Amino acid sequence: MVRVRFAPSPTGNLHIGGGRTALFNWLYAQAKGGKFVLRIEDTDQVRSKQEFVDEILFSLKWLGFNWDEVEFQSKRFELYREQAQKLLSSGKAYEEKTDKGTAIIYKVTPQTIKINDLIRGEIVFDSSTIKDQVLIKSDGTPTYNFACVVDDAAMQITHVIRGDDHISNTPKQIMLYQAMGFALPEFAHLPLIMGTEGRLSKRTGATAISDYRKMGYLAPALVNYLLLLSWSPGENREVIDIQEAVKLFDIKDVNKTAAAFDLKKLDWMNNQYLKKEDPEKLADLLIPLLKEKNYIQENNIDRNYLLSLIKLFRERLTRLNDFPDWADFFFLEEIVIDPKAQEKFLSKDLSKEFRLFLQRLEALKEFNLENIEEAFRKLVQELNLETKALIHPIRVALTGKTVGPGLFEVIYYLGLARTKKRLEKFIK
RNA sequence: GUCCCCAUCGUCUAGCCUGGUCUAGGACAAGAGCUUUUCAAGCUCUCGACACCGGUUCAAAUCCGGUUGGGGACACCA
Repeated sequence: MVRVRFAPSPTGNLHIGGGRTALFNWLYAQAKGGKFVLRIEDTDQVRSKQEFVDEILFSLKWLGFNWDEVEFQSKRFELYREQAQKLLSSGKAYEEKTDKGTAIIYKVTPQTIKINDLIRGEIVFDSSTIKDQVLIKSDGTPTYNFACVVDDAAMQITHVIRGDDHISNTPKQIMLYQAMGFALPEFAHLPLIMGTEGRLSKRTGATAISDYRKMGYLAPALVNYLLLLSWSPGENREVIDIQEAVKLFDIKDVNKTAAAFDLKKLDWMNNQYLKKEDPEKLADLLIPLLKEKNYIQENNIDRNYLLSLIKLFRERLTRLNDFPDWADFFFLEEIVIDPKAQEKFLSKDLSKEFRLFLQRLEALKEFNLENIEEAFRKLVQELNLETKALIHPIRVALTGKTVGPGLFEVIYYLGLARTKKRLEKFIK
């Protein structure tokens, strides 16, 4: 039975790198029909915070990585001390007294340590480059490398899948497995994620997973993007359902090269998911955002109307949060008109044209898309105008913007009353 | 400084293991155009890479060595 673990430390939020590590562990467990175990590494009592635990768990759930078991290292101190005592009794470790207390330290013996990495193949280390390792600090708490080994063994972890930055920890841990007589798990070191300009920075992706949620990215889109960073389903496929990926995934196919996090491509990916996502689901996600802006109120949500608007904008949205910004004129009584747009399209007096257009709209037997368009086209022809000479000013008058959905859809969903009110503002 | 990892378009990658089908394929970005109802959508096209040197071989992006470059680790942090 395959058992993998994701072992975050609650000294900060779950960020992109952690999310990606969680993804590959989860994916491997799914692909092998194994268990995905969560271990909260909260041995640092000072820096570990409950709010970070909550945030990490929330983000993992949001990404869709449900765990089968969860353990907290802070509840296992007894186990670490026992194991350290054993190493002490067998002479493999020694004590060192400082003014703060007594530490237990593992004595490194001369040897060659080989890692058989599932992704990179064999990596060889000489123990002479490794210092004696502190197991239990003088304050009585375990060090990372020690607690990690004791737990991975106790929790019967079969595959340790983690970031590249742990490669140099692995020989230290292997020595400890051997010293305690534990069976070695398999190791796989994932390449690191870099920023576009070198290191992964706040700007380029070190931000918390929850920030991406707040920015309006869809979880499946983010997961899909992360998946593509160092793995490919082949056949030039990029947009891939996670369940499909589970079927195709093989840890051996993971790249060895560090990948740069590219927000532009994430944006593109998000749009791919946005446009195929069920409008009902988008409505559920959008309603809180619209409430926040006071665009809609709890008691009078016209869901069907909202659904129509979502369909109107869905194709061109990059992030969910674009919707409240781009569609604001459907919710605001008093729209905000972009000064530049007004200057460009409404500085000329179009009273006559607007008045005539309104008359035609009011005379319509039925206020529907087809009739609106027909009325408009006829009028333009009669006035001997270019379509765009009238369409752009009307769009700006109705929406305040130069870009947006097709004008006839805008008029139709705005309704005659609001269309009239907004056009009349520009009739002298 | 020491140890370790990595190396295909600006970016993510396919190809590499099992050399020839690769004058290296796709995607994002960028640029040009079309769509004359805008673009933030769609379509078309263009630009653009095997880091370098040497070796093996009839043949190297692919195998080997070195150089250079990038990254990571060297805590009583995790």
